[in-house]
Amino acid sequence: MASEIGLEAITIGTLADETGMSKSGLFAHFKSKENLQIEILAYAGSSFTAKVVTPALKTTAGIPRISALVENWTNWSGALPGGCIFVTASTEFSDRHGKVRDYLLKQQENWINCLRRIAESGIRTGDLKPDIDVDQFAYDLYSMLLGFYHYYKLLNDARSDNHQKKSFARLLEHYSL
Amino acid sequence: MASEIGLEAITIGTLADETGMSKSGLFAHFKSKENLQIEILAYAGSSFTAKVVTPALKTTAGIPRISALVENWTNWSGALPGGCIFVTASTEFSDRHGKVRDYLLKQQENWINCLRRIAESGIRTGDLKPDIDVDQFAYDLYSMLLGFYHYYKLLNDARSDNHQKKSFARLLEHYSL
DNA sequence: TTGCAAAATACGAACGGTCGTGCTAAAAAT
DNA sequence: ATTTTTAGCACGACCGTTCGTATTTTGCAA
Repeated sequence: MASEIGLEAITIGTLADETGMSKSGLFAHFKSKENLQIEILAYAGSSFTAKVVTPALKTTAGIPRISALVENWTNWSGALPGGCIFVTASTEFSDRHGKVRDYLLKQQENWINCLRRIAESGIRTGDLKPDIDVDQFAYDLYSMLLGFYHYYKLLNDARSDNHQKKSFARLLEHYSL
Repeated sequence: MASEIGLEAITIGTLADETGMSKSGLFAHFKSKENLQIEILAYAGSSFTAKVVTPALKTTAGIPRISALVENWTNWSGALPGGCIFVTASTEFSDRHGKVRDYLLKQQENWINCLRRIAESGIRTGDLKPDIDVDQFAYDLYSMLLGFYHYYKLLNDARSDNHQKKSFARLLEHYSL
């Protein structure tokens, strides 16, 4: 629900109906809507780690791992009915204040750190050039994913997959040895 | 307001207060909230054309025009208090149905068409390689902007500008002669 | 230029709903 | 027997929308 309509548009009433509980009964588990939103993000975060990050870390470091990460991410963003909840929440909370935004921001920083570390391991294996800027690599890789997501989700463009592959090839062409 | 909190989060009541009008008085101008949202998008669209597209088309075709478009876009996305309303609305309405989504989708297609035509004119001037895929170019350029926007808005990363410049250089390196 | 009907614009009040969030008590689990 | 979980009910606030009605502006005939 959160991925489809956003974290703010979720209401405790409809969520209670959906689960077959009473409004106050469900509400008792999360003392506030803010806590509910944070726990949704936390749940999505562990799911993201399990489906995207961990499997990638099990493949051999370097380009295979990077490719796995990209593929896992695109699969992840297509798995939830409403797409990637973190992209939705990011635009939704970029101009708000509070605990939800803080939590989301920490998750995003973790994700970018993950991208950076994978780039570093790629340098160590010799797949990537030794003098590249890993921050720039993370930036470019994430941009590529966000662009794909935009095309895929809103525009529903059938050529998104093809575009994404070419974009990824151009990225590797620049960063790999 | 729409760029900050989203098109759905806008309420006629607060909007009326903000303008000093009565709720029903303001409502009479837009027979429904849906119409209000569409007219907000239409207003933003003409502003976008005036500030981003038209000035770029006045510069010489080719790489100067592409650079101008990129710079205008980044300026545009930083001008509104809540950033680019089209990015916000895109994620907000990607999983909804109705007239607002349809209108937004048409605007996005216009924008991508604009990117494509600018690529084509770049080929004609000889700035870009003659055999490039203009759709791919539009995809890559838009991805770059979306990535920049994400870093800039949510993460508020001071290095966004620098990253963006390098990313743009890599793009031109690949597409230009 | 004036007079006047028609249209546009604005308002206050109210409608049925839904929102998040408290209470209290019953039911269930430990 | 005590803690946890759930339900019922109510609250004040706000939601989009409608209605009836003043006020202002406009278009046109005299």
